[in-house]
Amino acid sequence: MCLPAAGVASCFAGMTETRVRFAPSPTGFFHIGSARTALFNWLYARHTGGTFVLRIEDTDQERNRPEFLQIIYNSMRWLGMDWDEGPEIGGDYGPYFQSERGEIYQRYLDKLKEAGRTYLKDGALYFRLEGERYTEYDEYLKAEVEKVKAAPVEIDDAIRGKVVRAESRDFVICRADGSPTFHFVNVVDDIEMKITHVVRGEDHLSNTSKHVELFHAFGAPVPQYAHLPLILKDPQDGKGKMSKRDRGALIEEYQERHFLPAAVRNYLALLGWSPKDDREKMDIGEIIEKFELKDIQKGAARFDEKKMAHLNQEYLKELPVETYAWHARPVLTEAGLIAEDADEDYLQRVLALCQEKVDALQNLPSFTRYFFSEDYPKDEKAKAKLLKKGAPKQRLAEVHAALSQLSDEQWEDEAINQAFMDLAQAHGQEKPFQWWPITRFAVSGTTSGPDFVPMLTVLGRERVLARVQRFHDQLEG
RNA sequence: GUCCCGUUCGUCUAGCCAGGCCUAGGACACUGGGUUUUCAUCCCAGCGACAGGGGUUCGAAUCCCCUACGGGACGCCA
Repeated sequence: MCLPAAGVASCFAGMTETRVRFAPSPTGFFHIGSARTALFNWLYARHTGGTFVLRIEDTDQERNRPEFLQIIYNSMRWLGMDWDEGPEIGGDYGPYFQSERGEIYQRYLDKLKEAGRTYLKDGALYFRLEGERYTEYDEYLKAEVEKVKAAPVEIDDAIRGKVVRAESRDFVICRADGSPTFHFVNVVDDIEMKITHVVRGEDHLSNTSKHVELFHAFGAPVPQYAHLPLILKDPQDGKGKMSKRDRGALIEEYQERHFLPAAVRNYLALLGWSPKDDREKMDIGEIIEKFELKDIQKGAARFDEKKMAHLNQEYLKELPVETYAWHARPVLTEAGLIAEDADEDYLQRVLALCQEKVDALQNLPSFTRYFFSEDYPKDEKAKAKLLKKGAPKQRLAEVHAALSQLSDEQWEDEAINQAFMDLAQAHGQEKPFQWWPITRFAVSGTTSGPDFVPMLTVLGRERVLARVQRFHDQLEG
């Protein structure tokens, strides 16, 4: 694929194909920030027709947990982000676990050693910067530290333009236990895996000068960088960037709450990026087509769960009822409202009525309970209000009498509606509004819900008459 | 403390690079109305921002400088 927006130059044979990577470390749950970073990498790869690599940065033996790996895979797949190279897929630049790339790192370490760019101190191997050395008391480290006047490096960032920054201290590339550190393996892998664009969070921007130093030391081309604005936590949760401990920070949570992955993905794409034309709800093809690194926002963003919920609702509303039912079935089963093999026809008739009224799948059980069970809650407040006026018991008796006239075969919207109209006219009323609310309450336990007459139709004659009768019998007078 | 990045409605953003079309547009949220019962639906309306100061210019949200504020990094974490 070569979209016009990608530019003619990048389409020439021989030009390097775009290769991006998402490189999580399995040290915690998969949170919003990681998902957004993964998504932007994935979008850019798909936009350019390039390759999306998944690489697992598991060099920290202490904190890595295998169960977190599954969460990463699971969350990425849920959001529809497939990787072209990486775990469970393979590829020409493996292995894709840093813990399995020891030999490669050793080779690169040797290069640095031969070039005289390393030295041992306290058992750890340091990378030596080039420049004049001096010693200074460091306010942050609270100690005398050796510093280096290294030449500033220029970082070419697709979002921020040129960023100039100088490193001032040598840094560890190999721990005393022999294991290589993040800065080192990150650069080596990006070189080895021929990564052309590094798209990551802005928290890495200050690290980037270290990385550029390493690329230079290896004589390797520096990738194009794009540092994404951070996602800040809700002020209620404190200050700073959102972390996995914050409310609503975990992708898993939205999965459990039955959000549609396409909606979550759409919202995430809009956090820090916009297509510039006021469009928000877009299918993935449109997002891929319009996605450009240069259109990414510079300033940090705040995660707005309400807006995501709204997008989710929009997605939900326009699903064909068959698809909606496919999503709804497990939710209702989980809530114990329907059996695994529940009748599809009745389910779809119920959902056709409720789909446009319910804001989220997780609220479907409470909204539809009375369609599936006789054990549904009664809204006491609404009940008290209803009973205050009119003659509820009498109204119910009238409704029961009127509806009883209809046979099972006649139990359809039109006939039911006509029965109510006749009832109203018999009492000199133009509309049957005196009978509707109390009947609605009798059959559903609430004064709100889907359209009234169709609701009765779907509930069925037997249920409706029984419930009206039962409520009637409970009333005094 | 040092260095780096940022700053348009409460929130996400358009406009900024190529200054006038901006009495700053959209969306979420909120408020108020309406939708032949109800409603978590739908429609309409309202509320509401260029961080502050200086400069350049006929003209600045847009260019430059300073200040303030916010964020990040400074680990033998990634």
